[in-house]
Amino acid sequence: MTDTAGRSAAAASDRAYRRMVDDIESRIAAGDLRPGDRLPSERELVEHYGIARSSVREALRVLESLELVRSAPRDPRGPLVLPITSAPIRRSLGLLTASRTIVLPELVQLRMVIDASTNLIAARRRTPAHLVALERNMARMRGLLHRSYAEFSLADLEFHEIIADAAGHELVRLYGEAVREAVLDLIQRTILDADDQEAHKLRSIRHHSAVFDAISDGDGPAASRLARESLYQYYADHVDPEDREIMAELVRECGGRVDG
Amino acid sequence: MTDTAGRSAAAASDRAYRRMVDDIESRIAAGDLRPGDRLPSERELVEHYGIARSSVREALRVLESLELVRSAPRDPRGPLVLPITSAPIRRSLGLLTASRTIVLPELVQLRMVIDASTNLIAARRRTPAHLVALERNMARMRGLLHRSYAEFSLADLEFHEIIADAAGHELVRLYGEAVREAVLDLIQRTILDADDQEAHKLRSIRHHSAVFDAISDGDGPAASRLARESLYQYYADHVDPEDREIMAELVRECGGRVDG
DNA sequence: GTCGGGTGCTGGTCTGACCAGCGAGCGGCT
DNA sequence: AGCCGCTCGCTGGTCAGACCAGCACCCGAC
Repeated sequence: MTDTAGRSAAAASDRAYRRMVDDIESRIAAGDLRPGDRLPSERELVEHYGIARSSVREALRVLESLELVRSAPRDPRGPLVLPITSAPIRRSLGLLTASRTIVLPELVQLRMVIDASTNLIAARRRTPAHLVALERNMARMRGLLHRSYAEFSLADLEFHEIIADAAGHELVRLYGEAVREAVLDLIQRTILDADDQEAHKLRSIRHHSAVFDAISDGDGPAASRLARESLYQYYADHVDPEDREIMAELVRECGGRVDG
Repeated sequence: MTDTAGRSAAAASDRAYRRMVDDIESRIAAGDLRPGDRLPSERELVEHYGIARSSVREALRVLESLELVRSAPRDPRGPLVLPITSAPIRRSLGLLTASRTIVLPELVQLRMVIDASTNLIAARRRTPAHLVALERNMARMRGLLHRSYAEFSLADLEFHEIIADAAGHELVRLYGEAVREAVLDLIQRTILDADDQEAHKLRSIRHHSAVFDAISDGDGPAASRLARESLYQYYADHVDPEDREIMAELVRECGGRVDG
């Protein structure tokens, strides 16, 4: 009886757990299930889908790995439907960089164009509140100048997050987060020279200040150019000539200057 | 006995299946496990990790959803380690667009900068073979002019894939694929007017021809500009004025013109 | 009225079973 | 001796049932 059900289900729609994953996934995509909603408990899902609890659990593990839901032990309300975030994208990207499928020049080049357009858009859309947040972040970074590079980098990332927030551009934000995070990962694993780090920090602070001015003035093109120029300055020495020339072209493309 | 082991394991590293997922994941990231390698069979993994088969299976389902491994029924060689691809990123992005978390203007704006830089890089790196492939694709698209829009779009996508290939930039290729695919999804669901479609097709062909010339000449900036200009032409009418102005700025940023 | 314990729910884990299907090895038949 | 066919053992897929820890509720005792 149950066997027959299992067989035919497998035949009809591949794996048993797949049926449930696909169903939940499409219901989330369709907006039928919204963040904050609750799925039925595992034992209720067993009844609903007519599959065994182990299959339900496999489905839940998959949905969890996609960051679509989260189960909490002993929560009578059932698995929670999560807001869709960049987390799975960042995770995949992290794997790509960790496995050296993606290397520094590619990351930096992509970051040049993404950061640039983020700045461009943020210059149009930023509110006074964003400017305040940026100023506060800059003050914080000045205070962290002599702390660890990791700590400083975190604040650096935050600066860009605020800009991404100001741009109000969800997709660019997600991609930007992922790329910046990956760049940082790679840099921290490869560039360790203490003097370099100090120079990086100082340049970061100067750069952020310039970007702030441009965004504050509503000068998008300038903010965009600054992003490309400074990324060139930071990383040009760490890539081979071929990639360096591409980076230079990306700078020139928007009217920027490459002075080494 | 086994209970104690299970408990302590859970306490030591959260979920039992997590231990296995993290281990396999890091071994793939480290290059310890390479594409084409085989994992031990489920029952061997049970012994190796000291967890129950159900937990092993949960771990395998997660690893499968990340496209890191694939299990085949009745395969005595065990789960296959896959090459790392963009598939999970595209899947996540597809969900973001399907759930309307990401909307057309954002996609198009991101595509403008990604396609542009792809073209820029491809103009430097393309080989004669790429040019041949592009010409062949253009011929095919001319032949598809009066076929379905879906069919035409597929060839359109292929044109960009060839360019991404020529750019030899894996990350840009992945992101570009994901974004272009998502744009197409959205467009096919929203823009249905037959005359529009015909106009789109003709413009696509003209545009591809111009891009081909630029890439063939090695004129990266021109190829980049063309990408932004044509995306503006295609989609400017389908977004609100605010987003249209941002698109216009993205075009002007690289010296392009907005006349449409 | 308050406090205590039972009771029932949750998710997390384990065990043991069965199925279909493939392949290897062994036995019987020619 | 050589070939054919069956059986057995392996695989992954699925299911059923059990136990645990911990939380929350309810009900009864004080």
